Amino acid sequence: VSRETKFVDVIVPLAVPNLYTYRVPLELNDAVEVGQRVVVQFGKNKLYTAVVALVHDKAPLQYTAKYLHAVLDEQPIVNNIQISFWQWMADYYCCTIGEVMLAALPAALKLSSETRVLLNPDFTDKSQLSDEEYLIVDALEIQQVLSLQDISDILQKQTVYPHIKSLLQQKAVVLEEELKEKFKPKIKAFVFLNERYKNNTEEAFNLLNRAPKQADILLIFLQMVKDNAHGRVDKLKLQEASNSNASNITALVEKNIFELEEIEVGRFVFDPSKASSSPKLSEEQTRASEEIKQHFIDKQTVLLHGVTGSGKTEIYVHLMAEYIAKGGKCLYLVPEIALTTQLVGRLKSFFGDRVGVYHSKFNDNERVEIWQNTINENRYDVVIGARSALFLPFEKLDLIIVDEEHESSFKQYEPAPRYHARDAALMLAKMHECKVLLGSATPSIESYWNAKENHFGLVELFTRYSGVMLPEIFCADIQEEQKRKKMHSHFSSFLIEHIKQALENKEQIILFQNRRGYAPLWSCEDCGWVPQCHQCDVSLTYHKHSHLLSCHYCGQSEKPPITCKACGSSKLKMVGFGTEKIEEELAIFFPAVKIARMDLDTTRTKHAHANIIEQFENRDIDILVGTQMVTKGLDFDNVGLVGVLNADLMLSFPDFRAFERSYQLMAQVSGRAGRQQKRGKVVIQTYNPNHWVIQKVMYNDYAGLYQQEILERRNFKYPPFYRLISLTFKHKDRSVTDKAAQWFTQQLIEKLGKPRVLGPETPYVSRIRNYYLKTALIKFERNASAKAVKQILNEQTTLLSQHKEFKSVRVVVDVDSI
DNA sequence: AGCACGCCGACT
DNA sequence: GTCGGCGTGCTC
Repeated sequence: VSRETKFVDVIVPLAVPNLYTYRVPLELNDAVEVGQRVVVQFGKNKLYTAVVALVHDKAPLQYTAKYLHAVLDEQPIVNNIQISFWQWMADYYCCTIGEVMLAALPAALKLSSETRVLLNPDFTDKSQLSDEEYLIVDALEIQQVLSLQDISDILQKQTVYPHIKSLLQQKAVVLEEELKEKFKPKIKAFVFLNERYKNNTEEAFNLLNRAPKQADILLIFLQMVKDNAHGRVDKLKLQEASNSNASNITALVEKNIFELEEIEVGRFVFDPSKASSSPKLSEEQTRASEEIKQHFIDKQTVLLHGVTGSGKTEIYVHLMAEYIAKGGKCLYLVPEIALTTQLVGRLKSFFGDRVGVYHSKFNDNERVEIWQNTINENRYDVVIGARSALFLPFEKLDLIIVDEEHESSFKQYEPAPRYHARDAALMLAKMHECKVLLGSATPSIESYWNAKENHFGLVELFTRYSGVMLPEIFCADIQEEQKRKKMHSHFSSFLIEHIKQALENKEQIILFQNRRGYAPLWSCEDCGWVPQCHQCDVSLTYHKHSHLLSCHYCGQSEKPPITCKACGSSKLKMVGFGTEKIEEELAIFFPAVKIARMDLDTTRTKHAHANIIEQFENRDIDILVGTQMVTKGLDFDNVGLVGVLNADLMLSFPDFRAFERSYQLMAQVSGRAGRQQKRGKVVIQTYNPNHWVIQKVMYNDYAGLYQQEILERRNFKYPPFYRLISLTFKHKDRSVTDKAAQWFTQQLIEKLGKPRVLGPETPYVSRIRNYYLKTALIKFERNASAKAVKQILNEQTTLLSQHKEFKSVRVVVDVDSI
C-alpha cells in the first residue's frame, strides 16, 4: 500500500457543472482507478455513485476534501475514451458532464441512496417528544424502518426534516443511508439426475410407483436429456413439457432423485452461431463496397447513398465481416424505430452470438449485461443499437455504421444531453481513430453537402437489389377533385379506386398520414396555400388565443389574411387531421376490410409494434394506416399500394427542414411499395401536384432536391452553412419570462451581432406545467468559432443567474436543434 | 437533485 | 407569536 495521500476528481450524477474532489482513504489507495464507480457523500448526507475521472495527489487549497466512502468496482466500468467523449459532449451540447453520465450509464449501475430512519434502541423516555415526534417514534416501534417518504405520509406534511433533526438531537433515532445494488444477474434453475440413478433409472421409477405424476416427469426428463451433453435440463422447460408445477419437481428433489443447480446465465441466449458466410453481393453492391473501401484510405467518413431496396444492409454486413475477420469491432447504429426483429434477425444469422443488441426497450438488467459484455472486449464483434449504444464501454472500435443517417430521431431533445447520435458518432470515431459509414436512401442535406464538399467520401447506388422496380408514383389533385365534388372526405376518388384495385388483387396497402401535420396552419380550402414568413422560409403557425399567424423562428406575427394570396378564395381556415380519423373513415368506406393503425398511441407497449408488423406480414391486416413509423425499416413483400394522404401538410410544416423531410418521408414510404414480380404504386394526394418537391419525389430525383434545397439553405442562412442553437426560457411568471428573454436576446445581439440572433418568440405551446415559455435562436456561420459562441452564451447564462430580477429563469440550450 | 437557510403569510 | 410554505444557494 502506497503511503502518499491520493485524491480523486469524480463525476457526480447530477446537473452540477464541476468535478468534485474527494480524499482517498489510505487503505483504498491501491483500489482506486479512473473509470471506477465510487460511493461519495455529496451535500448533507446523500450518498451517490460517482465515477472517477482523475486520480491525483493535489490536496484542494480552498476546502478540506471529504473521504471517499467506498470503491464499488474492482475493474473500471468506464474507459478513458468514454470519459473524454462525455467531456466533449458536455462542452459541445452545453450541459454538465453529470448529465452525460446519467444518460450514458444504464440505470442499474447508478445506485443512489435512500435515507432510512431507525429507532435508537437505547431510547426510552418519550415524554419530551412533540406530537409529530411521538407519531414518528410510535410508527418506528411497529415498523422498525421508515423512509423519508413514509414519514411524510404519516405526518401528512411536506417538511419532515426539522422533526427528524430534533429526534436525532434527542438521540431517539438514527439515520442510515442504504445503497442498493440494482443489477441482479439472471439465475436459471437446472435439474439433473442424482449420480446414483444415472445408470439405474429403474430403481428411481420403483421409488415413484405411487406417484404417477412424478414418474411422468422423470420420463419426460429422460427424453429431454437424451441429446444434451451436460445431463441438465432447464427446470422451467421441464415443468412446461411435463405440464407440472414447481412442487412436483421439488418433491423429486426431496426424494434425492433429482438435484437442482442454479446457474447465472446471460439474458441473451442465442442459437449457436450458424456461421453463415457474408452475403453474396450483386455486381452493383460489390462496386459500392469497393468504392467505400477506396474512400476509407484517405477519408474517415463515407456517405452511402442508395435508393430504397438497393441492399445497403448487405453491404454493411459484408463490410463488417471484413473488419471482423481482421479482428475489428463494429458499432451499427439505427434509429430506435428501425431496430426491428427483422433486422436483428438478419444480423444474427450472419454473426450469431457475436452480435450485441442495445436499446431503450431493454430493461435495466439486460442493459447492464450488455455493458459488461462489452467491457469483456471479446464478447461481441458487432453491437447494434439505438443512439444510446454510443455510450457502451468500447475499448476499441474500428467501424461505426449509422444507418438511416437522415433520421431526426437520432437527435435527443429531452433531457440533456441534447445530442445528435450521428454527429456524436463522428466524434467518437475520431477518438477511436475508426471509420464511419453513413447510409441513407435520402441523405440529410448536411451529409450530402459534406460529401459534395469532399469532407466525406460519397458512394451511390441507383438500382434496386433484387430486380424489383421502383414504384410508379401518381398524384391525386385534391383541388381538382374538390371542384368536381369527387372528394370523399379525406379520400380522393383516385385513391379510393386504387385501394379497391389493390384489394381485388389481394395486395396489401399502406396509408401514410404525417402526425406532424397537426401543427395548426392557416390554409386555403380551395388551393391549399399556406401563409409563409417573408424572412425565414417557413410556414406561419396559427395561434388561436391571439388570432395571429406567427413565425416559429423570428417571432414576427401578422393577422391571418382574409383572402388567399394565391387564388383569391376567401375560404381560409385552420387545418389538421390525424391517423385515428383516417382509420375511422376508412372503415366506413371499406367495412369488410381489416384495417390497423400504427402510430405512437397503438405502439406504446413493448411488443405492440412487433405485433402489428407480424400481423401485417401474415396478411392478417389489409390496410395499415400509420405515421412515419410505417416508413421505417420494414420490408413487406405484398404491398401493392402506398397512399400519402396529404402531402401539403408536411410541405408546409413550420420548419426549415419541411421540404427535406417531406421528400424523405415520401421517398421512404414509397419504397415500401413493390413486389417481386409486380411494380408497386404510390398515390400522393396534394393540392399542388406541381410543387417542386413532389415533382422530385415522382421522378426519384434526390440530386434535384438537393440542388434546389441547398440554395434555399444558403439564402435563408440555415445548416449546413449556418449552425443553430435554440434557447428556451422558462418561468412561472409570464412577464418575467418575457422580460428575461428580451433582455437575454438583447445582450446576445450586442455580443454576437444582430443578424445572428432571432427572437424572442412565443412558441406555439407557450405554457407547460405552469411555466411560461419563450424561445430564441442563435444562427452563426459554419466557419465561425462555435466555441466562442458557446462561451458567450455560457457567460450570458451566468449573468442571467446573477440578475436580481431574472435569476430564477431557466434557460434550455439545444445545440444543433432540428 | 436534495437539503438548509431565511423570509413571509395564516393559523393556534 | 410560531408553523410551514417557498425562493435561493451550495454541495468537494
